[in-house]
Amino acid sequence: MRIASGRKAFVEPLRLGERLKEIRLANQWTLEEVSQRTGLARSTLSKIENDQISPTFTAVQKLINGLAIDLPQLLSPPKPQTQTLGRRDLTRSGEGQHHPTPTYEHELLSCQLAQKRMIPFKTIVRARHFEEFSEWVRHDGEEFLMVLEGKILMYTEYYEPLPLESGDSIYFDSAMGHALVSVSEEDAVVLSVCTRGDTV
Amino acid sequence: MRIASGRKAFVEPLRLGERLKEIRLANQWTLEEVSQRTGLARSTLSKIENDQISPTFTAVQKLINGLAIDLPQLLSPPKPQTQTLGRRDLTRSGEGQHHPTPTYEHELLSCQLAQKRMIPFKTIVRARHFEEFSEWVRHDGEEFLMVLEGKILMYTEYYEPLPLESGDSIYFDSAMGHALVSVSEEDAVVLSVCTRGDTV
DNA sequence: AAACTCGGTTTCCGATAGTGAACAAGTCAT
DNA sequence: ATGACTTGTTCACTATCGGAAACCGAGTTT
Repeated sequence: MRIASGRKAFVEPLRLGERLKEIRLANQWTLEEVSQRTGLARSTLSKIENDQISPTFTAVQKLINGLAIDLPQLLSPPKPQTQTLGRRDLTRSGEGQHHPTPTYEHELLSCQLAQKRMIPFKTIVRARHFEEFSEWVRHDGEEFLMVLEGKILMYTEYYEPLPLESGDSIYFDSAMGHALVSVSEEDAVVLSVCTRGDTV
Repeated sequence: MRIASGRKAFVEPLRLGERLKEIRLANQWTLEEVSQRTGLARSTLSKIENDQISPTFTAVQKLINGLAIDLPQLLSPPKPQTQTLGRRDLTRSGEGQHHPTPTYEHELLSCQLAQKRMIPFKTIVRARHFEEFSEWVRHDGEEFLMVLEGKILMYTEYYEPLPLESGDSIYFDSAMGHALVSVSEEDAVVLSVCTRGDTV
């Protein structure tokens, strides 16, 4: 047993063979037909279906091409279109997950809900001078931001510094470098909501 | 037996290595860090990124687990890096587009920016009793909501009414029927951010 | 400038995925 | 029944994937 140094990274089952067989049978295809369509050998297909081997990614591509299915379809195991309807995740004021840094103190909101498309968090802006940032903050996706308390100066990569105060809001492409500094007596507080950077 | 000549099954590119590298660099991870997270060897990662090998599906799983990304994100092809970089849309307090109704008074924020993935708006909750709503409010997608001023009672289709006050926030599936009423002296004010209901 | 670090690539080799051929188990037709 | 055909599994072999370690700049440090 080779040790993979510390970290776990367990590979759960995710029985893709089973799923593949389902699809094949649902379409009343034989292994031979699937072989024709995908270019993979009958034997290989058999082994994949019985979870005897873990297919190469190119093999997976041949499968999704040849069978005209898409990944989600191949992965969604028992087809649970049940939907996570009616989920919700409450965060009382101040009770989010705190992540302090020298310049910002982030408080992640609604962090119990795993699969979500937006990431909301509240930030106390500790920074007082632009120079405190070693480099731009940037991340894929879009960001909406509203100042809840105090006044800030928003520095961005492409624009002049922009003064914002309580109630002002801004929507921007968060791949553009940005950085906030407080300019009021007290530290400013802002609410941000970011998109997850995936699906375009 | 339809197609009898699919033998070749052209292996189209779908440069996953490239995409993976993008993701890694975007997060400023080194190969070593990714190795720790995924349990894959540095060398293996390097080869995958340079399209020297086609990773096993288990390897792909380790990647998506370890990096907390999902398949679509990994596959979404060459990334539209062009992007409308550096867009932004400022809304000064109170200067959004107002849409009054008997129960709510919505103020759309950042409405100059057309193509965006989130819709932020501020709402003054005029309703005082649940009975004022003829039916549930519901819409595709997800919604994040934070109470800015006052106290409200949030009625939902599947849960007990939930009292929320200034600073509290909640994230929920907005397909679940919902309705807000003010229970404080003054009308309550809430900030909402919805996802656009398209991309699943 | 040698000595060290750090991030990435390349090398070598054991482990395993993918293939064609052989095999076992039906099914069908005579 | 017997032989011809089909379908899925197993075998033997080769191609290639995955990992440890060596290797290579590019900085830093001494």
